[in-house]
Amino acid sequence: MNSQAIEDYLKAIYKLQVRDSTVLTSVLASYLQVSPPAATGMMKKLSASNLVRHHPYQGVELTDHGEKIALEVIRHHRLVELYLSEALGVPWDKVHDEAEKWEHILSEDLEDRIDEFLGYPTSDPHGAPIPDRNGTISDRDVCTLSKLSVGDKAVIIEVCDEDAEMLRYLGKLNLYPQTGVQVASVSPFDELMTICIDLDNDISSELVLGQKITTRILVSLSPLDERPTA
Amino acid sequence: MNSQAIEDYLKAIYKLQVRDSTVLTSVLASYLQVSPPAATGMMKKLSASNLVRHHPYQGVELTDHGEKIALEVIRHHRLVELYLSEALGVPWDKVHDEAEKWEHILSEDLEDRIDEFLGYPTSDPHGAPIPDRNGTISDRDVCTLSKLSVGDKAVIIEVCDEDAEMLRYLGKLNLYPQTGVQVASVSPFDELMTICIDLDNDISSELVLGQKITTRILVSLSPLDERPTA
DNA sequence: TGTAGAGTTTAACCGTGGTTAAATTAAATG
DNA sequence: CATTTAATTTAACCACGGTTAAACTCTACA
Repeated sequence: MNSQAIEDYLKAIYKLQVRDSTVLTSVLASYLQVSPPAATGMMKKLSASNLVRHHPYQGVELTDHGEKIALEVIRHHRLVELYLSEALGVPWDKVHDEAEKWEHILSEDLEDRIDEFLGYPTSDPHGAPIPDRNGTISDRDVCTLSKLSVGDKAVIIEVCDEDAEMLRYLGKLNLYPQTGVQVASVSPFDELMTICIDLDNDISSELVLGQKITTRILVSLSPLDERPTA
Repeated sequence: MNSQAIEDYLKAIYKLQVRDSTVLTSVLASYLQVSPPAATGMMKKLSASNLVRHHPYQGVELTDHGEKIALEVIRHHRLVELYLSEALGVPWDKVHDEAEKWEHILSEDLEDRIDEFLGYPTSDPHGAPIPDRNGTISDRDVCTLSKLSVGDKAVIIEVCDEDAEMLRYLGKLNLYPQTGVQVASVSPFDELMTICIDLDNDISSELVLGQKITTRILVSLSPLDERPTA
């Protein structure tokens, strides 16, 4: 069995790889809040186990085997998040921290029971996709809210789950996955965005959001609005 | 926070103290499947933290502080066992091993939610008492099934939860907590006991049990039968 | 009461995953 | 193209929780 530390590293590399296909050890170290030598040491270890390819001084990338394990951990994490939310009413700003612990000890048997209880869900409470048992994640056509222009209509697909304070704030604003939004205005320096949100398909309310938030919300452009988003 | 290892030691000492008020390190070591020096080393550490009193060469006993922590872990363990059984349908021979992992990572918040979900239960699926939030365990008037004599009527209160194979066997025999039993006969050398069990208050079935089982089942003598059990 | 033997503790060591300080490498700049 | 500089890796070390081998206690028995 892989240690909790190994699982944490693989998961971190997977998440960082989404942006840059090769991950610098310093980026990894700062993401995991450990010193750079700790990350280097672990990369040598994971490399010896064929879980990553380590190009000294250039970064690391997951092997297929490493990615498979990362996806299993992520599947555990997101299933647990949704389970805690649905079955025990844990608020969405707290499920992440709990899931960080549970993901490492969830047995296959319990994973299956939870999956069945939840009706084989495909996304967690923050809208993040849950990989299936084989590690497959369904494709999604999304971009960050910050990339939209005035007039664009979209639906919130996912919000970042790692910042509890932001989640509480988003909750207050009713910015949950599946919420429809329309961009009302964007300030000249691209820092502030005013949006209208659909509540109950009827009532509309206006909000002003900063980049810190608009870059952490993933949306899907509503069909009629679709066009290049360069 | 206490490490998982520390919690495991404290819980083990608590359980072994039930029999002998002072626990030899060798007994502790064999219970936890570690070498005697490992147990000695941990006792020095726990002793320095005031969680146990270590009398070199004579054994250890929990301090009040150590006992409190042990009871918290045991509360976690038993709540989780019952939760897995009730909420996710995990069979009673498997809940123990899962709970061994969960007991160490259960947050206070989740503990409360599970407690509420279960309706503030007082015993786990094997009949073991669940300590309350203060670590108090309700008193019970029990003895092992092996101590009963011919004709005695009793109710099964608790079965040992640590041997999955035995639990599967007991399940097949319908020997669950709350089941009523009556001793039909005891073999001359006190090795085998024949009992009748009440199924649905009506149908009665006869079973022969060896000491390995009768010493691991705790019963409460039915009121009308009560008498000294010397 | 001296001593043998069982049981406990100490000593020396290992693997894991972390740290800081020093050395090395890559890359950018004059 | 040499050199500076920033980033990465190596080196040396630490705490934790485990191991085996050796030393030490207690106890019981001759």
